[in-house]
Amino acid sequence: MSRGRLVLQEPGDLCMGTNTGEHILRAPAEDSELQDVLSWLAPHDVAGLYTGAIANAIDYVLDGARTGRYDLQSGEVHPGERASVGAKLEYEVLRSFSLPKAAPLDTLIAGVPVDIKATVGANWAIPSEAHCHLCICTQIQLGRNRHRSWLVRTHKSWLYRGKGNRDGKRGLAVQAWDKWSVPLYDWTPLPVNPLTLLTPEQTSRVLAEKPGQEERLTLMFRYLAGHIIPRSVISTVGAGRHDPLRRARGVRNRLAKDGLTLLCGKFPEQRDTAAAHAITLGPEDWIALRTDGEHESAG
DNA sequence: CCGTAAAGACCGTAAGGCAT
DNA sequence: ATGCCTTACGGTCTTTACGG
Repeated sequence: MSRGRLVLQEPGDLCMGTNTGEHILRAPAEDSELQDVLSWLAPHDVAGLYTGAIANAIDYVLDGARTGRYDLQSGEVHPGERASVGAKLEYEVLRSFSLPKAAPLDTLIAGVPVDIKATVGANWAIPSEAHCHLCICTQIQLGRNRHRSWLVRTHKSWLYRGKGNRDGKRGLAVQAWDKWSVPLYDWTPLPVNPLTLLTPEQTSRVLAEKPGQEERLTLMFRYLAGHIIPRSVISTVGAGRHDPLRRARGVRNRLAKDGLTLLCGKFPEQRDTAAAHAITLGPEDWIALRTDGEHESAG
């Protein structure tokens, strides 16, 4: 068996797949079902909704409040856990787009069966039941904190030719990816977990066993002054301890001694203070702002 | 001679069937 | 009920060898 770049059959040729009956390979422009799905997606903020769904799925798997983890690439995350991001993402996407869970694949969009697929690697594992059907394929690039998605009819003729994995799953051949997959949106940034901005030494201090939460939260807010800190990050730093949010409220005075004002978006006047510094604070966001020389009002 | 496309070995959870 | 096996679904990751 030669293993070079696959030469694929062109649109118009007979597909080798019989999963959906004998059929002709269809390029996106000639694929009315694919066009129907595109039309359905058009009025949606696909990139934005996917960004939220991916962030939620990753946070769910990391489970920072219990595990203290904040990086899906870390060795503390098992490959099986990384794989489970795809399972969670599917349901986050269905919820975000108000789509039903519906056979024969993951959902129906404009009445057309569609599979929701994701990878943190370089290709997808297309199961045999999805061969020749439509798939929304999302690539999550953890190292660069970004993602993008395509809509593609995964004709069996356009997949790898081997046996695939044990279950018969196959990847999408690059030519089909390049020529017959429709980008839904280009590379889109994922929210950055502020903890990833710390230097290794800072990280080890903030996430250490000792000292207690208040000292470590103080360090974190100081290191990350000016960066928005979501509630979930505070929970991660306080993983395994009790009531991290209470501890966060308790470090306001320590930070004040360093000339830092700790703001919590839960309170309108603190949101206003942040807004005065051109920062939009969500209801669950915190931030330590350098306010030397200003009148303190956020106590 | 090395980067990358392709192949396929392998992993975890859940659900269903069937024999205790 | 309980245990055991198989299938289904969600994937990662390492190995192989083509081809520039």
